[in-house]
Amino acid sequence: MTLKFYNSLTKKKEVFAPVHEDHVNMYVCGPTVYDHPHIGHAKSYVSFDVIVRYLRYLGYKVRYVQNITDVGHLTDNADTGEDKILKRAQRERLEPAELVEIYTRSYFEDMDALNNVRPDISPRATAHIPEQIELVERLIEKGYAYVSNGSVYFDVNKFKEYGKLSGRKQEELEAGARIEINPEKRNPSDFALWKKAEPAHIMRWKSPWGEGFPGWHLECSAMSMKYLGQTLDIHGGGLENTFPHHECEIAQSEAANDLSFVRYWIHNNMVTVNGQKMGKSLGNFITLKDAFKKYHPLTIRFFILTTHYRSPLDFSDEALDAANKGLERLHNTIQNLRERLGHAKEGSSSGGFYEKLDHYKKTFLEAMDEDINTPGAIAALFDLSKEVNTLLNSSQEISKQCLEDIDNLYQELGGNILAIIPKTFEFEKTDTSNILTSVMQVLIDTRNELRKEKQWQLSDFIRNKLSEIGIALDDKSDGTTWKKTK
RNA sequence: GGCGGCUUCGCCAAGUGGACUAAGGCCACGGUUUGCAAAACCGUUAUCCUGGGUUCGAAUCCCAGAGCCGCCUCCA
Repeated sequence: MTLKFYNSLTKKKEVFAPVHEDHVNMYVCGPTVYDHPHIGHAKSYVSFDVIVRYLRYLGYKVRYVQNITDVGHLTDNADTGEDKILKRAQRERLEPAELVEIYTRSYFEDMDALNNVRPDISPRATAHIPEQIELVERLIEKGYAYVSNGSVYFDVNKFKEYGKLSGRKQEELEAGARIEINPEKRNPSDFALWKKAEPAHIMRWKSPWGEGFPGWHLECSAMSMKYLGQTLDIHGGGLENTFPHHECEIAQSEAANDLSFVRYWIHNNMVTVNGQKMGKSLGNFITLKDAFKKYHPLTIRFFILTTHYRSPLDFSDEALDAANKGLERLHNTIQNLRERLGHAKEGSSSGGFYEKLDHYKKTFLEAMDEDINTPGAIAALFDLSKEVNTLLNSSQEISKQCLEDIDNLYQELGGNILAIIPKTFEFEKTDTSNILTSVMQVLIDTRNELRKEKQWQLSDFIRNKLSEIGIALDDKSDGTTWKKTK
């Protein structure tokens, strides 16, 4: 089995082979923390989370770096806009650093809820100003950048391969004519490495070219170099950042190091809302905090993973409801499995089932190997569940060992890799000494007495009332169980 | 205007030359199970936007057309 990734640079699926055999250096563009994260962030970071998890599952030692942009990201790409952080801070009457803190925490809070593993390093741009200045100096020395009126620009004409990622040609960019003419630049598509700070601009640092602040593209080059070296195994990010952001990163990094910057470029696709593009200007942004009020974070995670990371994802209530039911189906099987495990007997295991486990595991891993085909992997889990349900419903005796092995497989695939199966469900957390548990037992016993006497009206009344407060009863041949549904 | 992508069952979504008589989920219908439910199981539902072409063989490759979308402003 071989892991393959679609590489946006070569536009081909390629066998994955990192620079160092067992290690993977991975960089993913992080958020600009000027607002709460939205469902677009969720798709992006869940996708990369699964990639990290899968690489680790395969035995790679992954160093996962994801920056926090807290300076330099302007409101437009013509190097003439306002700094997003600064603009928002002024609006909210906060120190920029205060604003950054609020939204950085908000970001991690939501990512944690989605079950994303934290990056190993979350470097902030403002904490790496010296590294960025140093990189700019190197680019000037090597003739790739020039100083102009206190700002420094990258000279795109000097870097022959500019455009190799996005497929854009220099001349075409100029023909586009959407770039404002900036007299400081030699060429309209030159981009800012360092910007001179106007007097009112309070986010400013001393530099050899006067007081200013770094350009947005620069931080990723400087910080990835510092923590991951000059050639990264994987660089991830949103499709919309291919140009200009990633293109500029390549130019800066390769010009500075004379080395290939990234082996595998991985871009994830975007989220639409009810078929329409989600955009600040369209006012249809859905923050994760709002989405979580309606849907469990795991439902959103599962929903994201039912579509391939390179495909667009349309967010709608109908789609989320469908995903919710699908995930519930998967969870039901595992809940039943664990319940059974609670009172299973030791004994010789049902050997025949192991072949099936192997089969679905293989199918799952093969799907993951093909450029992280999570929909295919999930399909394998559903197929497995069908078999497990059949086994559980059969009158066949199942050994404790066998049940444990099935549970372990779910944990391995659905838990560790996809992270859509919780380690413990609500019902498992219920303390048996808990008063609720005792009361429930009384209710269940009473109801079963009524059922024996065929007092259906009363026993249904109990079941309906419990259902209303979020407790579901389940009458099985060997007794009645209950679980919370809310 | 430049660059790129998409069009597969009612809906969502895998599959990118031969095991496809097209995975999986949701919905619907029929059945099994159940006191009735719930859960679960079984079954039913597509020839892959249109038209050409390449090939022994195409959803998968090529050409033309139709429709939709993204990036080049904001935005992961």
